[in-house]
Amino acid sequence: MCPGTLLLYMSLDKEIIEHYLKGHEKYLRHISVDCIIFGFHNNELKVLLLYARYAQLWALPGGFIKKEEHMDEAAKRILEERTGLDEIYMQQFYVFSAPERSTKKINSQFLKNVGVKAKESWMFERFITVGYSALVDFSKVEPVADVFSSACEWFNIHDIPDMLLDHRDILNKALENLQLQLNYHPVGYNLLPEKFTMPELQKLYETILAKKLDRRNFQRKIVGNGILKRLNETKKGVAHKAPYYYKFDLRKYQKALKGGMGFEL
Amino acid sequence: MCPGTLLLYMSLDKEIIEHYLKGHEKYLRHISVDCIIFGFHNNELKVLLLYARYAQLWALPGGFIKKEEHMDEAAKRILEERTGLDEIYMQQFYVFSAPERSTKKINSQFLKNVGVKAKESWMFERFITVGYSALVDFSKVEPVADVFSSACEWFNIHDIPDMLLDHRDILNKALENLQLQLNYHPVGYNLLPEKFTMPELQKLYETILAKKLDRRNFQRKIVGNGILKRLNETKKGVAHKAPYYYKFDLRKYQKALKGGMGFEL
DNA sequence: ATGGTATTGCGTCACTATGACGCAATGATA
DNA sequence: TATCATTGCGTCATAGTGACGCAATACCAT
Repeated sequence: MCPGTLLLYMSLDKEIIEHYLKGHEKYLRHISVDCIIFGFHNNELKVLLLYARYAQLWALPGGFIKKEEHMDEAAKRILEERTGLDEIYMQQFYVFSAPERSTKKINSQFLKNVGVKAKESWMFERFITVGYSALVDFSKVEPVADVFSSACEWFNIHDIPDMLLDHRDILNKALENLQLQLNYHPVGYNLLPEKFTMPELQKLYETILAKKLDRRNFQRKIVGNGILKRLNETKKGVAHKAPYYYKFDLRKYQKALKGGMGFEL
Repeated sequence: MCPGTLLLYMSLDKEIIEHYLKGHEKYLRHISVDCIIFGFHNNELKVLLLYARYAQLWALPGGFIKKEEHMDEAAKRILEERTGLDEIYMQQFYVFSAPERSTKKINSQFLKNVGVKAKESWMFERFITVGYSALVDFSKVEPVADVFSSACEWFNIHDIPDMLLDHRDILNKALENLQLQLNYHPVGYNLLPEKFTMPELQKLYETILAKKLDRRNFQRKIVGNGILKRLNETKKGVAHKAPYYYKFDLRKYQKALKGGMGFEL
């Protein structure tokens, strides 16, 4: 390891120790925010995870609420830091509050080594966490790890590794919530690029709902509610008949967001 | 005021002062729970409110989470204390977290008088509150005020008085949530007594959805999904044709709770 | 260039759910 | 016993849904 790297690590450690010892002066105690960031790529639903360095486990991007900050702002701040995106579609979906969810064993070895005792730090107290669900355009995200993490990567929703604490439960609940949303909200706008084909949109729905939909009925229903505009342009380079590109009709999309629309295919 | 009453008040004050000065040893800081307790009586949707003595405003029944208590347990505890009921149908529906929602002016006069300064008490710090929505059988509830309140009463949903802090917003959100629930969950079981007539059930739906439903279509839909059992008994003493009594078929009701059922009447 | 092949776009058909409304039956009250 | 508001059951037209048929398309192998 070269001296520069060592220095960087030392500086990171200092920041983290500071956070453990004095974070409660800046943030509210006992409350955290965890984000489930959904993306769609290669016809697969993905979530963005961090590799927690000390726990050596993958974890949800999360953080804390500043003493004078709205919780929604905190969630937005956390999410912007991880993705580089602004104006993200996100909303709280559930609060996780089991007293046993905050294990006190995490990070212990590292923190012992650098001299932080459990009793000295607010971070070892019990935490209640609020889950936020976000839908983002995969292609526009540039994953960035936070100080506690050594990696920030997308995972296929069907190939999730072991996760920190109850983060897997939180993820499951977020997915369940997303499935419910799909029943009465058009969801594609936030997850797809501007132009997309009908098979791509269908695949998105199938992945979220985890079931096959009839191609022809799906098309009928989607175009039927009028939130799409078909472009005079077909996808090039496909091995067979070229599908049309579509884009969302923003005006009608917003309207449908309020009104609601059912999906029981 | 007789000596006994005075003594009672003194003792209440003592309990409250203790809560203000030492409550943080027992409860989590910064987090509270507020309950919207819905009931149905005289064909009207009602909510149970407390009259906050010091603020001199009506407020939602609320409380705090013990240091080793699940938040759901806290909500259940609070609700049981106000209603006397056990096994209540309730669920969290939203978190209210605006930093400006915790006014520091409340209770100030009384607490100044008894010698509690704002800076000394955790109760004057910022609170994030989790809203819980509960559906109860009006006829089984015996409202009980808590130590901070001088009254505990039902209010018609269309006749709500001025309320503490952002409690009116919380109530509105709870109602909105209840309306959404109604779209895919049968809700009547928790709000109605065991036996009820079809017009009563319809009135419940109409009150929650705040719109008129067609009597005949409503009946067709409700009996159609099979969660009701018609009894061989009609309501007595009505001025015209006597409607049948119904009760819920618990088995199918539970099933419908999971499966879901749409309502767009 | 040409037929094969997988996929797309559009259409049909039967069934169910829904909204609007008609009408006879009921049962306390006048 | 007549009245009358209300209940229980039914009809009808329409829209939405699930299942499936078929010709058009565009690339690819030959």
